[in-house]
Amino acid sequence: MTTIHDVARHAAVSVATVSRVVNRRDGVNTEMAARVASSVKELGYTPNNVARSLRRRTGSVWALIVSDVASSYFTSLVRGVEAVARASGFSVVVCNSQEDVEQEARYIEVVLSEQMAGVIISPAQPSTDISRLIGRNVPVVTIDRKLDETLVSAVVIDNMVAAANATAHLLDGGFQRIACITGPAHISTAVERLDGYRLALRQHDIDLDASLEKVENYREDGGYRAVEQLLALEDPPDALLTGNSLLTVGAMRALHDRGIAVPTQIGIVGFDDNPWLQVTQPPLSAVAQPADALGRRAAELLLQGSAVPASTIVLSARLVVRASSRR
Amino acid sequence: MTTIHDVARHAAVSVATVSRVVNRRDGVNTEMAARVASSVKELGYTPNNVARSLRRRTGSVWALIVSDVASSYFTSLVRGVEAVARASGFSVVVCNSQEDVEQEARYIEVVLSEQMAGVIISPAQPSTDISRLIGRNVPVVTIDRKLDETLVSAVVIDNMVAAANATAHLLDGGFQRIACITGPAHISTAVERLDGYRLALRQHDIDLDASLEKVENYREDGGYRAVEQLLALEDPPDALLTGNSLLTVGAMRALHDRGIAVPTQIGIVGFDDNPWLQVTQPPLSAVAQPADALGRRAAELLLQGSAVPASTIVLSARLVVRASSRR
DNA sequence: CTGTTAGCGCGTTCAT
DNA sequence: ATGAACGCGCTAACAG
Repeated sequence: MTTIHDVARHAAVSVATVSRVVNRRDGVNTEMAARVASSVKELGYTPNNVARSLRRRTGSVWALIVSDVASSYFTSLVRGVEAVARASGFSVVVCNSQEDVEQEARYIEVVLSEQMAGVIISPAQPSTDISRLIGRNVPVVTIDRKLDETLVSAVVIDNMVAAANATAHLLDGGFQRIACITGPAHISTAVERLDGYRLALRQHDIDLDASLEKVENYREDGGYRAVEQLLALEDPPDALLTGNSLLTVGAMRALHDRGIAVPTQIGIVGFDDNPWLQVTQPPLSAVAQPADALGRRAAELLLQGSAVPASTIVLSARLVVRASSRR
Repeated sequence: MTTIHDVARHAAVSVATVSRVVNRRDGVNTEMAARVASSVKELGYTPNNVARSLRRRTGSVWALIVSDVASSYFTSLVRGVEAVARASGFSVVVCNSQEDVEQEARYIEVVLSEQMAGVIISPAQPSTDISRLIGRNVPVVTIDRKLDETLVSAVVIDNMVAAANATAHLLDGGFQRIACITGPAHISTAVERLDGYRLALRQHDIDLDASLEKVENYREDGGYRAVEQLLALEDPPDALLTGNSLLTVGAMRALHDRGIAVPTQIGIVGFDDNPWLQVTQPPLSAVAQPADALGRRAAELLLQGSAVPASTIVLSARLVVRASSRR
């Protein structure tokens, strides 16, 4: 491994000068800089980021800690973060918490002990403890889900409006009795989507019916179970709003298993757009989140760091109407 | 940040002793060790991994560099890798190359300059250059796709057998004219799957027909385009074998757009199982890869490092039969 | 404008 | 069994 000393010797200058050139600090004689640059190239020198991080007391990689990685939403998100990270000289690594707070806590420790330069996190729980990051002045931005908004910046979508729009769309299309299947009450997206659903019903002068509100986990089995229960109701729903794509899969499976036709017997709109929604029968309507933009904005907030007070950016989602919600 | 010096002072010992205790080296007086341990706990000391990496010349995090993150296959893969990593004191971070060699190369540089302890990589191309990793003695294992097998260990599935089985299954079910849509010729999985397809045809005494073999990119548009062309054939196929799930989505879209019924007019089996395959109409048959096991085995190989010569582990996949391939 | 030098926090000789 | 001291590769403060 070639070090800064090798370069200094080769170019017959001091290590300080090499450091200045490598870090593009001005105040270095032009021809000397050129000499150093050519030595760097000739020896194939790359700064050792570990030594650099130790000295600077902060590194150049960002952690993107997310709870679920298996959706096209996530791919775009990473892309967005990476674009602005790279433009500012940072690298991005992804940490998969799998909705598990302990796993998440372990990654936060890794961030700390590896002296990473920043964290974009989609918190698994409201109990997610980022105080150690804050305490060590590691910039943090939450994405998709909020934490304490006075403490940490966030980039989210307007879940309430999105859910209300989706619900209104179903009502306008002639569906009358709409159920909402959403995630656990401790996840902000889940409660906001439920709130949006309720709002739309009220605006249409429809009484709320608690039996149509299903709070489940954000997984496939939750969607399946919810539909089982909804169909067993005396007065079952004629449309469904599902809170994420795994819930949608579960719900659809339950409908198929019972031979219920979509959208004739029951309409459906889900959260999260995915390519495969187009190849179900019928194609499924969905709330599409601007994942790339979410990633970009989060990265931009991260760059600002503590230079600016914590702020929350709200983006809006787009309803993609397909056959599943049209009678 | 509390350092090893703080602990040493607090426990009234030297930093060397603290280091020994923290790293569980024997030869330390029992009561002294206890004193150090309690100081560590009381001060909440965590070793600074950056300083440690600098000194040891190698770190404790593994990079998992993958080309496509948006499938349930990938989630299980990470889980498998993480399980064995954690048991051995390593952390895992994911780097998304998005099938782009340049992005991949950048991440390899990050691995180097961050002195990461190992790399599990699904190479974007055969041209992927891991020589710098090898040269610096960073353990590498490829996963899903092979590189030079004499140089680097690999964990793959038996793509040829899997494709042959899937093809045979279609033939046994009464389909006669089967097309194969697969990925670019430079990706090992793509050619092996094509080979398996050919093998099965030969074993059934069916002549190969080049017009039924579609080499596309591994994306949705590739699948769509391939089906367009296949259907325009004078003698179109009555079944499809698709090389990954994005190709499957594209193919299904093209079939829907033309109103072709599955499986009555055309049968289909794809690679990569996903939850949503159950909610298409009809549910789609697929080759399910043992992703968790792949991850585990790769991690185990990584642990062995250069202690053992490069070896290739081949796992077999399971065909999940659903309605799309049954007449 | 350039060079010398002191650490960043840790693991590891080498004495004791 | 324990501690003092050196250096991993780098940046930054200070001198010249």
